[in-house]
Amino acid sequence: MAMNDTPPSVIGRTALAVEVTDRLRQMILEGRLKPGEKIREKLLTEEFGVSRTPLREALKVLASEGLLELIPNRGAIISRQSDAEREEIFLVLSTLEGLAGELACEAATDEELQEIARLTDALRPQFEARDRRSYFSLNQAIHNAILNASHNETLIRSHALLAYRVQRARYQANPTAHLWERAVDEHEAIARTLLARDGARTRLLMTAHLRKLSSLTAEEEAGRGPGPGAIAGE
Amino acid sequence: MAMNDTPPSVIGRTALAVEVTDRLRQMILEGRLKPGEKIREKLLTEEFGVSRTPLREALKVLASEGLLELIPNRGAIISRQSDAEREEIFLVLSTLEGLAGELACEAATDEELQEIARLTDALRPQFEARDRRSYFSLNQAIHNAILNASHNETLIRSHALLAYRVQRARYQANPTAHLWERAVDEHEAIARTLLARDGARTRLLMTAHLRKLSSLTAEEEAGRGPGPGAIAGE
DNA sequence: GCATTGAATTATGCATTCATTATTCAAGTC
DNA sequence: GACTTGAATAATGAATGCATAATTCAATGC
Repeated sequence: MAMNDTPPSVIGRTALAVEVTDRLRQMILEGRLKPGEKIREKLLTEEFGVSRTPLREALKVLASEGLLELIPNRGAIISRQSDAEREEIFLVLSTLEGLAGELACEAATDEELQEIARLTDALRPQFEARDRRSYFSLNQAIHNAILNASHNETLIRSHALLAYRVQRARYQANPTAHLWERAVDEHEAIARTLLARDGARTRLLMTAHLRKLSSLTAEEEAGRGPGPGAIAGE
Repeated sequence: MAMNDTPPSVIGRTALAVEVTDRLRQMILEGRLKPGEKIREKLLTEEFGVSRTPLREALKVLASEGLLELIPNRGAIISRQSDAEREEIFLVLSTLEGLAGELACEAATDEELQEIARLTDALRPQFEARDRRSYFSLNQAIHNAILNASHNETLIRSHALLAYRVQRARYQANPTAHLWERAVDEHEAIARTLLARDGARTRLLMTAHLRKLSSLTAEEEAGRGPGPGAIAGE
């Protein structure tokens, strides 16, 4: 009998289709492919140096993720999302993050909670320095850490799928200093309830924290790439 | 200039890859392809009468939905899910359905709420007749109606994606008569809070309603197809 | 007798080719 | 002059073919 069970990451080579999927997703998220833009398979195959087969497989996957739309016999266009759609997504995201907070209170290790607290402590200095780029990536790290601390893979994946689709909007949201600081306050409060393992309260705080962002994101379509734009203060 | 905007469902022919995706998904959900089973591309291409190209695109999509796993150079196997995974999924689903209930209280039309109430009224007779098949499909219709009444497409899609993965478990859950009746009670309570447009309470009831199911689903792996098995009383 | 090795077979990954549908653009008509 | 028609072009959809990796199974050695 063969010994089975996926060997622990022995495979060095990544499948070409997966590679293409990831690169394309990145291009969309970074705004190198703009919403509404039509995808020319030929151009991309040349840029990636692969044939149409893996590219088309990638397009199918990204379409099922909602990042682009496939129109029969007319190719793919990058999904352009309305304000209404963004609000929908934020509403679902806020609920999922609330659940993550609640679960983290039960499932997280002490070390994980400590790490979240540590990251949160670093947040206010970035706000005070008005360093949006650093703040944004630190903020994202905190949210991800809480998600991971839920120890619920399904939740983590569902969240990631939706988070993709509003990443640019989050990045470009432009809060006032006052709102930004309140976001920092909220993060500190969340860190405290997490440490206290107060699930119900953590859920409420996290849901509320994220729902506020929904009103901060503005229509930006047909934009000129990411640029040095504003950054969400969530 | 060409008049554009997708013509309202003029296209009669569905793309082959989409067709294959749907049929394969159905086969998995119905248990015709059992968890852990390896997929032979050749066999399926012969059964469907298509080439490997659209089939492989379908596999990529279903893998991204979590219905099967693609192992590089070793093909696809139907995802076998552990009790733990099922619990994860139910936890997320319960939260999403709770949100759907909450949103429905704000967004639903009176007609939609009436329809939900009407469906709910038909539930108890099915329980009393112990007609599991009818009960199950009616129950599913109610849940879908509430989801749709949320008028949040993102929520509806996210929910559907996860619901796929526990459909069989839901179908096969075998509640006691007592638990089954309590599920009916809960549904009636939910219908009432919906009609009253009491969002917060609807959310609580729906989340609780679904979380109970999590403990009802049992490991069944390597099963012998769907069979006339038990049906969830949610 | 059992494990190990390696050739033959089979399946998957990707590229290429063929068929079909959309798009473009020029010619003709009203 | 604007609209319609249709041929030429280009793009997408699907099938086939080729290269490579995995599996099988028999032969050999211990």
